[in-house]
Amino acid sequence: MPELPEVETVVRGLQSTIVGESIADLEVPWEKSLVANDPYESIVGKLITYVHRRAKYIVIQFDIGALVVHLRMTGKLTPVFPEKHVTVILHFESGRTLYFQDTRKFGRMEYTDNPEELLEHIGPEPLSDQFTTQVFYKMLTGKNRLIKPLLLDQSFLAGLGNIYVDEALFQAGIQPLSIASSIPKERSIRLHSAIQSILAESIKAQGTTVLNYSHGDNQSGTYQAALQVYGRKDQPCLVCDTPIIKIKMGQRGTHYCAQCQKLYK
DNA sequence: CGGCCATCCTGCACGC
DNA sequence: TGCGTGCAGGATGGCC
Repeated sequence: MPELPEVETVVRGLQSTIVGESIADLEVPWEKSLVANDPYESIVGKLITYVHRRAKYIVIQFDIGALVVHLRMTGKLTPVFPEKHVTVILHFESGRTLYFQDTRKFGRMEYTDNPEELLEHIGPEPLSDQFTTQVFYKMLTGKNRLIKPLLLDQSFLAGLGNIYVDEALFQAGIQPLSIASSIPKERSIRLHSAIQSILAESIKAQGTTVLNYSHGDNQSGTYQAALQVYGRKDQPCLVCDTPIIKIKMGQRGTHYCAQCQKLYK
């Protein structure tokens, strides 16, 4: 499941492979994966000028307009022909090809003239200079919401998904069922620090590989080796040996150590 | 406002 | 072996 570090890894790969390419042709084997008023007219003939990431979105910027891509759970962008589940194909003038492969077909590519407008509802980037401990504490105060769903809310904070939220809350010693506004300042600083260090470390490791997720050309990230609670149901906590608990919050599997993580109500 | 549920999809791990 | 069931989940939209 690509979260911020996995998407960042994909974007870095694309920056060195598709910038400067022009789109010669387009195929859409799965219509719902490409959102555009007139796909062929919007995309074919465009030049890719740069690629960047915003939250979990990949923005493929054209000379005019952009393709905004969300991989959701199983989406991949690959130059290598995948046998199955190809949803969109971009053919370049160079003769090379980029395949959007997406097993569960939740991922989307959307053409837009104005990508900033499309993404304006997204919250701050957790690795930006603007996201300070002070700013984060202010964001939490007054939020009468459970901390886990709040951190998953992309309009609150960009880029975190189910895995890294569980990891960050463990590292900060906060139970996922805690109320955001009840978290003391000292703990919010730990949470801020946990979010930043986990994301930075995972980017260094080129992300986490779980289930069938891989990026680029069949490579895999290695951050899964560093996971402390995610996927460790009933296994001993790495700090205190208490078995890790797994509950459901919303529809998300949620892992935590009831001993190490404090509940703020 | 906030929490919960269904929706979209397929593959895989179960139990019988 | 094979079939049915449940689970995995990001974002959105509807409901209470």
